[in-house]
Amino acid sequence: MKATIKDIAKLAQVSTATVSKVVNCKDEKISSATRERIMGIIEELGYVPNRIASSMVTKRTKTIGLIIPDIANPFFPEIARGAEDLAKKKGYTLILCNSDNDLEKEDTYIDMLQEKMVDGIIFTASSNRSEVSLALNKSSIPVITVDREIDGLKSQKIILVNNEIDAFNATTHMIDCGYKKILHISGPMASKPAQERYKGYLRALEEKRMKPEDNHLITGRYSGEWGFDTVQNLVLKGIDFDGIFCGNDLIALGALKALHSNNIDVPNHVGLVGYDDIYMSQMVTPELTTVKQPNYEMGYQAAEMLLRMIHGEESKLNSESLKTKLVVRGTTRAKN
Amino acid sequence: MKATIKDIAKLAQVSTATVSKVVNCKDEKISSATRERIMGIIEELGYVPNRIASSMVTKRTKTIGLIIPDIANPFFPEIARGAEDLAKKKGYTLILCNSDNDLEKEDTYIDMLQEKMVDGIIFTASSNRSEVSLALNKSSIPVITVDREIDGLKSQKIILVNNEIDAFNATTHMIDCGYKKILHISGPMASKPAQERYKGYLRALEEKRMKPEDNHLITGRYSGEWGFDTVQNLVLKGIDFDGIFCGNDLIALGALKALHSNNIDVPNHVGLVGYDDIYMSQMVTPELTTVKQPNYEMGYQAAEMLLRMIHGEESKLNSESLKTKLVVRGTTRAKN
DNA sequence: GTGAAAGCGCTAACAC
DNA sequence: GTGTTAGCGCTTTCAC
Repeated sequence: MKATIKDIAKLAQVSTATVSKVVNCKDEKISSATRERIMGIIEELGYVPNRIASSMVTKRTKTIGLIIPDIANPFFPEIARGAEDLAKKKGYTLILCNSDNDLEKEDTYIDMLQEKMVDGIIFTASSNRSEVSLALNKSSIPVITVDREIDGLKSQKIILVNNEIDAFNATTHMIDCGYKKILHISGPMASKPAQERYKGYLRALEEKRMKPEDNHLITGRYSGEWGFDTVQNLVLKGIDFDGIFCGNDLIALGALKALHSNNIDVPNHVGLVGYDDIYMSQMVTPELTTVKQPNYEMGYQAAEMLLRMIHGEESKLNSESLKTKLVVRGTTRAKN
Repeated sequence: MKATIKDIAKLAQVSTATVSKVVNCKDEKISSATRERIMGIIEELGYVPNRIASSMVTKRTKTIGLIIPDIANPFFPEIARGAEDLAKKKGYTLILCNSDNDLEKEDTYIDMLQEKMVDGIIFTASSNRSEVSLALNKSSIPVITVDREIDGLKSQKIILVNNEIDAFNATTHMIDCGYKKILHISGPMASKPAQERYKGYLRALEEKRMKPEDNHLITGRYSGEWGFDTVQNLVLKGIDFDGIFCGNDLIALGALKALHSNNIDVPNHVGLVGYDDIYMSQMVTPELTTVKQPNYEMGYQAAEMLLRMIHGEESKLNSESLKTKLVVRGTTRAKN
């Protein structure tokens, strides 16, 4: 049988109140004699306080929920790691939820998290979520959304990167490198980031007075296979292009593989730019030119903002925009 | 103010016991009239049961802890995903902990998890952990270790793969392909898996009556940079080799990059075999020959075993060994 | 400095 | 079928 605060109290010949105080370091007014006696007994019995019980009375679980589409997708582990690091630092614990971009799963998780009385939620919502689970809106549980916002969600703060500008810069870079026929292979267009990247891409072409190719936009999934298959297809059909701006690195890596297997020279014949700067983008030859998303920071800051909300520290900002940057590596040729 | 079971009871003119029964679907003996009345009110008020409170009395939190070195390392997300999937399926929730292979952090997490009364822990322990946190051993909390075992930990079950045999097979394959001077670039040798892989590698050489090269074993970290730097060094020093068996895919991918950047033909001049079969191993050219670890299954099965332990279903097995297989792809040449 | 006591929201006997 | 009641282990106010 596990020791409880009562056992400690009895053995130390004090009240549970006193034990509680020393356990929680609210022991300014406890004589060091009793403090030490209590500590000794705690040590001896291997007493572990039951935070569930204390949560009952404090209404705080020191737990936050993280809902992401899929931890196995290389985009998310860094976000999770950032969030977990900050959480741990502050004595919080993080519950991991994989939603697969599935509205129903998201709702299930939101319920579970609320039932477990998490103090807040970090949410990278499904791309196709338009309206919010009513449950989430009724409860006034603090929510931070990362990378995309949810229409109609109150008590929401947002961590964003400026996808439009980044895509604009990336595309402009490609044009400056002399690529003339640049396609955009994207993930699903339902998500805001995807839409904004596309907008930035178009604006770059426009400002350079370049007309987009016919069928310049190819939308699918955020996976390597999708990038590979798409480019294989393009080559097979004899479509003429000399540059690809990809919706993310996975797509770009798949594209690179297809280009290689067709003996198309990257970057001389075709230029390639990805998005995210996942770890692997430096592990291929040539290394991938890409837009670096500060994923770890996004997670870390999201958690930081969330804890501020939880502690009721009002900040004026309802959103925070993090800096990305274009990392020029080997899949685009030198500017001429 | 959030609704409680009392509010529901009052409005429905029943006792809290009755409400509790319908909330928990133990409502065989509740008339459908009252059931529906209660359900209606629950709906109306948006009542969310407080699992913290119920945990107090049931002694079950329906939460499990997952301690891994680092979710940002591509080896672990799949394990986490597998574990989370099973957990979710059974109505459990998963707390993510990144230990960085740091004993102190591991201990902190173990404490936190115990305080939060998790029902069990899935543990991929630090490679250099020799003795167990006493806390963990005193408490009789169920623990599953994945991929490595912890000496002296009671109430432990293990999910393993047979590293020795896999490494043996991989190395034998390389020899059969005609590679003569095969080096082994490994991670830190402190961990059991690393030791066993090395053993398997040696045994393969031995059975083929091949003497290991001088300095055939190079140990470092499980990272792409380490693989890259090591091979760069090898080439720089003019070391003669025609095959590398790598401790994991990250190392192999780094090695591949170094080989490419030195214009060394893979697989014709040098053969390369990795370990793990991470997603990226198929996204490079040529695709990586590697030992496929069933990571997702490891996580899934670990969670499954853990829940069985939690529910007191005794199984005779104290460990489960999962099947791996050698996936022959492009970084080893055809057998002659 | 320390203790008594109320109560957090729920479940599970057992009574009716 | 439904209600009564006694806690689960802890924190906190207020009294001493």
